Amino acid sequence: MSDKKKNTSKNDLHLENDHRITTKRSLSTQLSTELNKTKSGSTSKRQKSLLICVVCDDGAHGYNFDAISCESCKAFFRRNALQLQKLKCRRNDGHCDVRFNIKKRCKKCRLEKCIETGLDQ
Amino acid sequence: MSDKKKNTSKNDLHLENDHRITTKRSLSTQLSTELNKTKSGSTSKRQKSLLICVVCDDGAHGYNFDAISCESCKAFFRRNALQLQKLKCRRNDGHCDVRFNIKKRCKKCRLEKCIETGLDQ
DNA sequence: CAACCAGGTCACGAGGTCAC
DNA sequence: GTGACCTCGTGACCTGGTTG
Repeated sequence: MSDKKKNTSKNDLHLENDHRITTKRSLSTQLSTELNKTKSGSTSKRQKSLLICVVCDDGAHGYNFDAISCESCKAFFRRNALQLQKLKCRRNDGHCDVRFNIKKRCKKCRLEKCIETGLDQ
Repeated sequence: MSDKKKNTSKNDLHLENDHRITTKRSLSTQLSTELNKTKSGSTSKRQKSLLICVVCDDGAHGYNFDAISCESCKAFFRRNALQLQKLKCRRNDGHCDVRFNIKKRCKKCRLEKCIETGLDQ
């Protein structure tokens, strides 16, 4: 079977080793979990941006393309996933900073970071 | 239902190394699985997934629409059973792989497989 | 009354849209 | 081109009727 399903347990989740949770309902679980710890469990509605985008460190609210990523990296990856060959890094020879607070992010380096960090179409 | 479901586990999440759970609710599942192993080894409640879905080879827990099928194929068939005419296979001319571990399953081919394997509304 | 299954529910995430 | 927002299909879980 897949790995899917099942579940049913209400126990801990320790994802160690690179576990990835790619699942639907599990996320909230995760989040709520954390919320519960700190707050008292309110888990508002949307705003569960307690997650950090693996690509740019911005806030994320779940998985996109199999990795915890923000809306902008999701959209970026969606548009550019197949363009790697066509892109060129014109500044730092492939070592540009692509974090969210950087003004003009190098497309080539951003895409490479996406791929490295596991985004997968 | 708010967040429906459950899972609810309120415990930690440690995402470290590379595990990947590629599923939806899998998280907890996985965990539980492991828990069960170590703990009492039982398959808790549902978990009678010793059966294999005739459509996608995923774990199944019984008959749905007259065939042994998983939750997802059951839901898929429920929604699409009458849509065969409207669907088109855009990739492999009607020969797409529709097993559970395939990322984007072709609806047309999945529905045809459902019908071929005997799902019947 | 326990097990089974059809159908309902709804969080999640992929893709679309559009103001900028 | 970018990124915030929206829409909708998917699938895990729930509910309720039926059957033994």
